[in-house]
Amino acid sequence: MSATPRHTSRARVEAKESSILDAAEQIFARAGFDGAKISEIARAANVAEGTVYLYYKNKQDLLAGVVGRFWVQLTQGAEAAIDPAAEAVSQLEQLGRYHLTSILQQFEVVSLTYRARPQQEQDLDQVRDYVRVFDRIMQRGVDRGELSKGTPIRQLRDVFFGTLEFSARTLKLRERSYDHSVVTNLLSVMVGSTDAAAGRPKGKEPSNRDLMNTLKSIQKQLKTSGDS
Amino acid sequence: MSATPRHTSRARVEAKESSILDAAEQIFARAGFDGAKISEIARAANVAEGTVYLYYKNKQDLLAGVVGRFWVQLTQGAEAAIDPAAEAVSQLEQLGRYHLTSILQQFEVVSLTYRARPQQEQDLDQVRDYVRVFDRIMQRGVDRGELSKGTPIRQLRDVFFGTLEFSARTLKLRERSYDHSVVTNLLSVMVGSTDAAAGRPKGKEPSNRDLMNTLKSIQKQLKTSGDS
DNA sequence: ACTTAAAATGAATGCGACTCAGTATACGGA
DNA sequence: TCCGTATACTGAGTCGCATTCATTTTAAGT
Repeated sequence: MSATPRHTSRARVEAKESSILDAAEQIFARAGFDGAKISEIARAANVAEGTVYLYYKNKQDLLAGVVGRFWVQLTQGAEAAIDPAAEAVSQLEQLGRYHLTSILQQFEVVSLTYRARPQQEQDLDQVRDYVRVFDRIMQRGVDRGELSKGTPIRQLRDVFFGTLEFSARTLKLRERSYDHSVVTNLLSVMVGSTDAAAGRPKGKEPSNRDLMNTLKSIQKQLKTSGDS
Repeated sequence: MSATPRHTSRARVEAKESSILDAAEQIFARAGFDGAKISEIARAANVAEGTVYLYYKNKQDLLAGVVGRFWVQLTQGAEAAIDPAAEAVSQLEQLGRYHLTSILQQFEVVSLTYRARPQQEQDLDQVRDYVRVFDRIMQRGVDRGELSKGTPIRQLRDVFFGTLEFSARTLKLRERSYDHSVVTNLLSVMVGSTDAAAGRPKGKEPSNRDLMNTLKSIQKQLKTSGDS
């Protein structure tokens, strides 16, 4: 990771470190991992080439720094974007919106995440922290009784982030921008599934069935807005 | 792409080409893109270093060859794994099973797909072809009346592959192997729950409150839809 | 067998990540 | 303020590996 200078003021060192990260982020995003030259990054950061290596072991490590910082910021942003007073489903929607917007806007940096994960190595810690935002929302929803006890949080998490990531790729591919229907649709699928995978033992209430029908018809409406 | 030899028999050329691909696949999978040396690949293929460049423009292009072939084979395998007589939902389950098993088994090659997609370049054609297998299943389901007319196929596709991909990553991360419940769960989410087409472990019913919350939030969405 | 165009070869080239011997800077003590 | 020294910084040089290309080998057509 980074060196640990002792005689210089921490602020100064951190300023330099983040100036290197800034330059690296910009150039990685523009040129991709292979296309980015350390010399170029050093120049953009007003630093000699060798200096980069005082802060980062190698190019991979530098990339990990950029990507890690991105996900930390994303986590902070997500937490800020969520209304703590809102219901779980509503919070989910806020998170979904925020997530999709962000990864579309910073698509290049997000893509670099894969490059920062060489081989079967462990996932970046920062990504795991980010994903936990979802878990907390769901857990609180369960604790408050808004979601049923048996909600399979981890599996829904895969549905949530998996779908959003794949949708983002699809949108980029077709050169589309943020489309809120993606989030709404995902939510309706997911919450519609609390019925599927969680809930109670037996005894179907008729009103329950009514609600399901209504839900489905609404879901049907939603699809009109998002297809090509 | 590859050169177009005219004087040699096609079979011979293809044999050499696929021997290069075999070697490349093996070494890329073991060492990763950066770790793989062309010299190593050439040696494993019983070919001189320069020969590789007669068939592939550069290392990236070679990788694209490996990855492209993989997805073509995956498409063939998927088509073989699906019972043409079965119902759509059942076919979906077969595809999901096949997909998850395959990408877990060949996780390294799948990961290389990201490397073969440098920057914002277009997706690999072979991947798009593969994804169409899903579309065909769904379309047939709609045509046969097994699925409702308005089924949002493309969006469900994102849910399907997105979730499976993310789940595969999660499974790898926790060093788990194939888990059929991932597929059944996904299916139940997608089909909208209620009818347990696939026997899921814990079949349960949604609570009124859950559904009410969903409805409320979704209806709210419908009213405000139109922003970006 | 000979001719010749295609295929294959591997030594040579070039680029860019990474190193390290040397220089500059900042801090603490006098 | 000045010195000694620990730390930070520098950039020319090293080295590995992708890519090239002059040369050799192969094989199809005659």
